[in-house]
Amino acid sequence: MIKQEIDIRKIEDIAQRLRAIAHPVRIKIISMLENTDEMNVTTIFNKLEIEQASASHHLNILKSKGILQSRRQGKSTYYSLKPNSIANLLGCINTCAK
Amino acid sequence: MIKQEIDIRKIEDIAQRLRAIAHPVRIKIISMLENTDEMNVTTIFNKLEIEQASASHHLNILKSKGILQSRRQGKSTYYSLKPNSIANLLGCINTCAK
DNA sequence: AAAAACTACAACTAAATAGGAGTTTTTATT
DNA sequence: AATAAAAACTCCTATTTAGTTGTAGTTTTT
Repeated sequence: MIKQEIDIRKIEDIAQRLRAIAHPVRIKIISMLENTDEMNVTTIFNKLEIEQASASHHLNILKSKGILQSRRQGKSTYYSLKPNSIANLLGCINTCAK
Repeated sequence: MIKQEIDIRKIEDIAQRLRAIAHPVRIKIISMLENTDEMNVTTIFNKLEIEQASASHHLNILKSKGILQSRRQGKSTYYSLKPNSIANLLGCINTCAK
């Protein structure tokens, strides 16, 4: 019936991921991490002047979307950009933007 | 500050567009139009068994996102796929899907 | 026990959807 | 020319859904 199958779930997934990234706080986190190798949660929520729980929530979203990675060292968890994730993101934008 | 500028508006725009496409009724409309050259609004809302106003609304969304085009002939408005729009859409998905 | 981060929950906000009613545009009829 | 009918569009409202924030409580490590 359909020449080329359009997978609604795939589209929904990508749309959701892009929209998840497109949030003021999360864009700020990404920007900060482009200049610094890695940051722990305390540093991030202090710099952004938001609640700890809020920072944790946003960080988790970015990590689940494959934008960030984290490693635990002692009591702290350090977040950093996942290699190539930004390049992929920009490539995605270039392909999709008409 | 940011090595590569991330345009939040661009991301939001693409996310919104993809999400607009990812709707059951609109996917059905796209699928139907992949098999038929063009269809008028009455045919579409009858086939999908939805309200006329609803069909009009969904068609307008798809047109505004550059997926469909329309032409008026007499009392009817005929909708069809905008050339290359589906190819672009699928290319977009391939680039963004990880 | 204390520090750091995560998780869960509830309240609030914003966006999307569907339905009904009314409006515009075009054609047909008298 | 006036009116009616068909087709599609627009507007408004109610409902639903998704996302955000904040508080409180829990887990993990020192």
